[in-house]
Amino acid sequence: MDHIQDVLVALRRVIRATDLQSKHLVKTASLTAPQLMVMQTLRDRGAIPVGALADEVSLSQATVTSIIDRLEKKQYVGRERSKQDKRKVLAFITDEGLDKLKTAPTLLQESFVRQFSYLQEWEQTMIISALQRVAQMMDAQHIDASPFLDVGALDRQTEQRTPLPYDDK
Amino acid sequence: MDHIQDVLVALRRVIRATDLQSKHLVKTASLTAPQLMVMQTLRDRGAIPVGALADEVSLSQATVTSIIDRLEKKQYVGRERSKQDKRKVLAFITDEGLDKLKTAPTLLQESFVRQFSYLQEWEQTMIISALQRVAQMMDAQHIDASPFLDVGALDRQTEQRTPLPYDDK
DNA sequence: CCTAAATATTTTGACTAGCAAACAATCTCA
DNA sequence: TGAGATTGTTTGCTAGTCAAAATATTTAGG
Repeated sequence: MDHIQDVLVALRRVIRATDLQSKHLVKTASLTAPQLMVMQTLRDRGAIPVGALADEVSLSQATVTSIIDRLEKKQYVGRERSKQDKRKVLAFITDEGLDKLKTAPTLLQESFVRQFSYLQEWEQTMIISALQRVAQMMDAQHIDASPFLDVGALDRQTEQRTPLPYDDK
Repeated sequence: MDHIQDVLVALRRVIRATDLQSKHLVKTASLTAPQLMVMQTLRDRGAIPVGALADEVSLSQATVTSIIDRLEKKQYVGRERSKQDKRKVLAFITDEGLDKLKTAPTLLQESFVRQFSYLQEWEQTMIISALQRVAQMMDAQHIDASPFLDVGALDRQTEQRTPLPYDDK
């Protein structure tokens, strides 16, 4: 009957688990969740300006600046002023950073991925479509709460990556 | 074929959405995610000692102390030394806190809940069981990573609430 | 060409979250 | 009664987070 309660409880458990996971990450890899996010983004997008990076990870520019500060100190990322537009600072991931990404975060997903791969094909498909449905509804929720009119909102509900490197012109 | 990628992407989207949601919470309700967690726990469990509370929310005692400090300043929770064992400090939620809980966090889930309720019965069931499956696998992951042998681990994989009030003897 | 507005980043200031270690109060049990 | 265990708070440190101010650069008008 009261499916709503069930779905909220399940969701809370998922959130809780990711929370603990992120805590575990800090301990084992000495990387925080936002630091990891930034590094992954830089790996996928190449050298991009701090502002674009901030948009990607949904943090303020100031916050990203401070995260980059720390990652730079650890040599996992670097900074370079754009030659085309000297206001821009391009952030990029270093070889050390790539190395780190290869080891650290995989560990975390390992067990989950393994268990998932043991599931039947139909179960995998079911879970994926359910998760996508949930994500979509949660995205929409976020858009609902948005203070301004956002015409492109509906388009964005489906996953849309832009794997092209940032065009620094 | 590569369902693993799909499930990780979907999961990341869900996590991302909850992240944005939590940020939205801070802005609209001036409550942070951990503060909300603490208040919800106190609502569900009644007056419990700080240590028990810390266990529930998986934070250190010291951290919970500081969160309670802030919530107490806002009058959302209170403290009371246990009469039975004067080492213990019982935290409880105030009427103001209950009020706050009634308004603030519901708003956030509103849109999601509404959309969910529009789904077909079978879809709801499917989503719930998928989410439970995922939560279970993620819990197990956490248990895998646990540094010590934990005999009770398997029992705990199914949701088990203890709605009984804390027995302060 | 020069200046005002727009753009991009960093700095500053002020919180919150987190934890470990030290400390204080209280309880337990021999 | 007194030593060790339990429970909470305090202290000291790191990180995340943002808004607002400061800085540097580019662009658009005149």
